[in-house]
Amino acid sequence: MPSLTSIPLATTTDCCTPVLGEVMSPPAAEALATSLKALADPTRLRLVSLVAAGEGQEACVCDLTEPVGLSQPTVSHHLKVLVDAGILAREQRGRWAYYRLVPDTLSELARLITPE
Amino acid sequence: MPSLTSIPLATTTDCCTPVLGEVMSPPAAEALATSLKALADPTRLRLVSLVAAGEGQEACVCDLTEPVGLSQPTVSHHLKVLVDAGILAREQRGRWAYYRLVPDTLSELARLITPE
DNA sequence: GCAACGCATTGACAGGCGTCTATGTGTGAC
DNA sequence: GTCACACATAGACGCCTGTCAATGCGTTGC
Repeated sequence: MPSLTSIPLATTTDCCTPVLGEVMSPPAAEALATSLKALADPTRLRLVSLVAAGEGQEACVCDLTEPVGLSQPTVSHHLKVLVDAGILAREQRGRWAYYRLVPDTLSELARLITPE
Repeated sequence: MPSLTSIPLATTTDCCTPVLGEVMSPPAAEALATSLKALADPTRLRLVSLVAAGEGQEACVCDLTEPVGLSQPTVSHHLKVLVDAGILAREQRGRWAYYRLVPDTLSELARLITPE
């Protein structure tokens, strides 16, 4: 999955049009759909949940593989999707890669789909 | 697309676990992912936006086909997905089918992905 | 240096999804 | 009753996506 297809919301110019209030432009809809798509998968939702619930709000791949019951490459793939969408942040420490939540991205997504 | 795969959030028992706070159960993740997936499409986002921006917060298919630039069956398909997800409501009046926003579903979705 | 470890990348495959054309269904006008 | 209209449904097709096994790459320990 090329990272070009998943641009974090904040980096696009048409990022911030909410669904309601006025009609979304096609680029704005595309950007928001891309971010929502990154979240719209049961495995990725559980990964985000697991990372946020980990001690220090972080977790490495080794902590995540067993709870979600998938292979290590598959978990790495999902984590990459979440990082590309700006929902998680990755930090390499020694042999381990630690993933942490980016709360601003989630709250921004929530804001964009909230009525009123 | 069988409607069984898109159960409105409020009708499932595992509907209401937020992403953050504690680890999501697999069924809760599945339910939330299904609802988010209904919204995670550029065309459907624009349809929701168009319906909400229509006079009386509603619109018929004939009003929506031209703005999104897709065939009428495709638009009907997307509207069905949104109705199945509980995001839009459908009402038949004469020969026309009017679609209206269900604001509670959107705000519930926003709540479930909001930090804190 | 070498071996083991943690993770990412690659390639392949099946299933899901968005789109279309063609057709069916119900409603209103005459 | 018949025709036109608004919309839904069915079927088909190509692309996207989630998954895995195999492999590559950087780091640590000895």
